[in-house]
Order: sequence, then C-alpha cells, then structure tokens
Amino acid sequence: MKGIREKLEKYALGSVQTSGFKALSFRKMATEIGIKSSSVHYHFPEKSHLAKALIERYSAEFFQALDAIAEKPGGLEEKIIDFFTIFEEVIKENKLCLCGMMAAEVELLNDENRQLLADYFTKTEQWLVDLITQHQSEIKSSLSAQVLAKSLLSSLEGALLLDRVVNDNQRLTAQKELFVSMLFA
Amino acid sequence: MKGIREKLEKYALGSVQTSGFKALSFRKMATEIGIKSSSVHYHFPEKSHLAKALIERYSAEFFQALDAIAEKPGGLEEKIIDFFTIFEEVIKENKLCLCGMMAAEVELLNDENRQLLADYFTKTEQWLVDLITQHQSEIKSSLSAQVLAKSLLSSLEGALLLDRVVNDNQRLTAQKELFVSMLFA
DNA sequence: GTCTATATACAGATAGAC
DNA sequence: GTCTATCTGTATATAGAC
Repeated sequence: MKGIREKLEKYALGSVQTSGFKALSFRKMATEIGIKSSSVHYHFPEKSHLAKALIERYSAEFFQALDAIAEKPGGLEEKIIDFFTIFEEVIKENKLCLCGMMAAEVELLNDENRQLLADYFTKTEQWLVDLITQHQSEIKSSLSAQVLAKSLLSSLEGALLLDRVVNDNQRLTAQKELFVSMLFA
Repeated sequence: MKGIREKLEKYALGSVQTSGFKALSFRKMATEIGIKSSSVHYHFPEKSHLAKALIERYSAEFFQALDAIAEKPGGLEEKIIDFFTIFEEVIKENKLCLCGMMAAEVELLNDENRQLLADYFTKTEQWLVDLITQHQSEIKSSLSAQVLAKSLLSSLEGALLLDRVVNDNQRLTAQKELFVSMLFA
C-alpha cells in the first residue's frame, strides 16, 4: 500500500507532539496502524529516518501556512494574529509544536536532524523579519524586526509548553495581548 | 553513605536538564556514581519518586534564588534583570530549566508530578505578579501584572528551548531587550 | 545500603520466507 | 511490502544474601 507510510507519519506526528520522540516506538506505531514493527523498518530503516521525515513534513506544512498568511490581503496586525492562531490550534489539541517538542530532545538527535530543527526556527524568524519589515510603517515599536521576530517565536513556543502543563491557554493569550499592545495599541 | 542520594540527585538533575527524564535510566545513574542499579532503587523505589525529588529540589532552590532577588535592595529593572540572569546561567551550560524540560514530557508523568510541575510555573508567575505590583509605579506598561508575569516566564522558557537548538543566546537577549524596552524605556 | 541475580517487558534492528 | 522469527541491548523493578 502507498497509504501505509502516510498513516505511519500521521500517527507518529501526533504521538511525538504529545509525548515526545523518545517515547515513540516502532512497535506502538505498528500496532496502531495494524502491521508489524519489522514492516515499519521497511519504510524507515532507522528511527532517525523517521525523525527526519517528521521534521521535514511538519516544516513544509508550516511554511505553506505562513505563505498563505503572507499572500492574504490585510495589514500586519491581522497577519500576526493569524500567526498566533496556528499555535492556538496546537494547544487546543493538547499538543506542542513538533519542533518545539523535539527542541527539548535535541541532544538525542543526530547532526542532520539538529540542523533541520535549527532551520525550522531560523526560517520562521526570517519569515517574521520579512513580514515586519514590509509593514514597518504599521508598528510603533522601536525594536528591530530581528529582535521582535526572535522574541515572538520563542514566546509562542514557551507559551505552548507552559499552557499544556497548567491546562489552560492563558500564556498564549497573554503573549497575544502583549504583542498586540506593544506593536499596535 | 549519606552522600549517595545527594550524588544521584545531582547527576540526575543535570542529565534531565540536558537530555530529558525519559532518556535517563537507573543504570546510567548507577554507573555514573559507581554503584549498581538495584542500589539506586533503594533510594528511589520507582522512577516517579526520582522525578518528584528532582522537581521539588529544583523548585526549592529556584524559589530561594527568587527570595534573594526580592529581598535585595534595588528597583524593579534591576530585579527583572536578575531574574533573566538565572536563565542565562542555564543556557550557558547548554541545559534547559528542569521544569521546562519536564513540561515537554508532562504526558509521561503521574498526576502528583504534573501538579508539582504546574505549581512551579504558577508560583513563579505569582512571585512576578507580586514583584511587579510592588513596583507598579516604576513601569510604563498598561498591561496587567498578571499578563506581564505569564508572558515573561513563558517567554524565557521558550527562549531557552530555541537558543539551545540554534546554539546561541539571541532569543534570551531579544526577550531581555523587549521587556526592558517595554517596561522601562 | 549495597550487592548478585533475575524477572519481565520493551527497545531498535535484521534475516529470510512469501 | 509484509510477514515470522530472532538477535542484542536496555528498561524498570524485585528477591534475598551480605
């Protein structure tokens, strides 16, 4: 079947966003999909290959969503709020951003996957820098676009991390209030 | 020996802050300290007991550091910068906050340890709320102390998470610049 | 308090049949 | 592509000697 690899990745993605990469086993994946663990190894010979596939897949879908935000008509405030919405959807499912989760486990990853993870963060920051720069006239902050971008992304990842533990979304809400107030109020 | 438990906790703390709780085994702890894994079970019958000891120990030392900041003479800006410094020391060692790391692994913890983890974050936020409220006249932000506290703590945890992956401290620096600018500039 | 020895379960990974 | 079977290593945890 062509769909098996797809099912494996889908399940693995949700599992890692919930419990982390270390806690995911080929046996659990196999049982969940209804095949044997040796068959999972056909699709992903080593677990690091699965990690790579997950980071690449998650990154591709994420940057596609960012492109959609960038291309939409509307001002910066609307686009920033759309950016927040991506993270709000994640916490609603009691998950973390895949790359935020794997960032905690970075010491367990090989060099290639560490680089893919770093790329996810730096490219997202660069997307924010470009967005802010294009709408520079709409904001009142004197901080550089670089500082705003790095602060915004790490603030959102941290808010997800803590909100899931405390079981609300107050930190995500607080971050939104703070950035909207600082940039547009 | 009385010092064995101490050595075990010290090693475990550093290991979890680096690689996470799931990746730490009683065997590694034992080998590191120079005893057998069965002896580790004498001190911590189950792994969850170790998790509890680590969270409680880390929290106690952290809140002690917060008390020292609160009792020191000086204005709010100085105290907030001292708060940042705690996190800067962590990233220098290429580690995460213990509770930030375990927040990623919260689904693997039992209810008691989840509660201890949630307490760490909410108590720290409350400490920040109290601090900000006491120095309300020194800040220029119109945001509530609650929003500022939740935003500040989660921003710092997120900055640690991302800086370790990208292998610099630019996000921690950006957060400091943003908060100092927003509150005091 | 630490040891040896062991129980039981699970991990990633591979060989070879079909 | 998936299977059975298996290898090798590791995990948490316990029993009982010293």
